[in-house]
Amino acid sequence: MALEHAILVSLLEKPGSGYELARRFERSIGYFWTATHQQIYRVLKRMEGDGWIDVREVPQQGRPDKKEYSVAALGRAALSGWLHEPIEPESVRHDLAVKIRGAAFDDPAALIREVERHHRAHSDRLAHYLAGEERDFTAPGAPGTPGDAGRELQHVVLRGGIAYERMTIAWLDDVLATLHRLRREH
Amino acid sequence: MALEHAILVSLLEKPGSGYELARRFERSIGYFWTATHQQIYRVLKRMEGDGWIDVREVPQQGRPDKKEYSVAALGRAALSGWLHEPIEPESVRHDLAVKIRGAAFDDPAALIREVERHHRAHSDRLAHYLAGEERDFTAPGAPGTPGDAGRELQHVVLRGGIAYERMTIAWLDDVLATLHRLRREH
DNA sequence: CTTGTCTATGAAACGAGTTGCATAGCAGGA
DNA sequence: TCCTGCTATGCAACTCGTTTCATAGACAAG
Repeated sequence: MALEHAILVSLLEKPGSGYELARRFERSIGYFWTATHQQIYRVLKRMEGDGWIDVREVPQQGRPDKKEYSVAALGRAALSGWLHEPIEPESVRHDLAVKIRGAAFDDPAALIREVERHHRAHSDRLAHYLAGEERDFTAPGAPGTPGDAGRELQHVVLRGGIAYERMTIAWLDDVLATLHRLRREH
Repeated sequence: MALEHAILVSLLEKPGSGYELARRFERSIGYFWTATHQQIYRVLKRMEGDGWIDVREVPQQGRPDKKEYSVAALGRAALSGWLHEPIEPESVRHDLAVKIRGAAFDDPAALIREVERHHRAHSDRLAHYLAGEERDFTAPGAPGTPGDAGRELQHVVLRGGIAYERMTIAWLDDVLATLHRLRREH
């Protein structure tokens, strides 16, 4: 399980409430890890019970109060321990690939619209990543300026997301060309 | 859930036992969908109960008997239905990306060995894919010869796997360069 | 004739993730 | 005033996936 570790990283980058974490998981952290608010609230409860994080009630105006979580010493230690453990290279899950192979037993041309939909979704995500890179990682100083480590590491992760989307879009072009070719050949 | 659909596709490509399916999920199907023999046996049971697949006891010599499954009409219909339903573009889960961002709060240089390990694993997988492509998709006839649709679709999925591994390896090179740079800057 | 390995199937328990539902404060507009 | 929508938190039920353990036939090596 890495959700608790993803939460620790996010809280170290900036303390926040369960609700705020859920929104981060729709954005930056969500580029490489997803979680619903249900999971997040449950795991926060457990982590609080284990002494990994501290809570602070924060009264707010114009909106309901919130509980702001921050990482405690035990949480930092847990994260450090996990960072030094080896993990297995991830196993992939591509519904779309299952569909493509399955299309051989149905109508391949019927998949074209679906693949185009995915193409648009990935193009949108790429545009979103590139906008984020432009916004957050266009150095105001000279090139080669040593920034802090966290910024560099966030950037290299974002570059991974960008590379992933570019690769996926190119592959979906390949898939579309293949489906069109198969349709021409009946 | 798409495990049942992945199994249907695999059984349509070639009928087989739970054990054989488990081995396929370590190879070709496993390139884009993973499953253990436990999951497979359980789902096969359910699919048999739902009338999606048929069983046939096959006595064997020199090894235990097996149950060979093949897709029934109901299963084919279920697959077809799923193929025509839209699916969401996959959400990603990259433990390694969590670790990289987490390394900002620990020792980034300690990650180098881990990243190198992943680099080797992905290089091995790429070599494996390329060998499979060479073996199965090097056309014995003239280039442009229209093969059957199933073969074409299997190939485009494999090309996706190859593109994914190449992209990942290039990104891990980027990550390693970043980690080394951070180490030089203390 | 015991031990190890490969084929082949399965039960049981647990942990992770999803879905649906519920509550509540506060704001703005019909 | 009521309805909608956003912030904010949570329970309960369920499904999916992982881990551990168990069984059993066949063969080969020692």
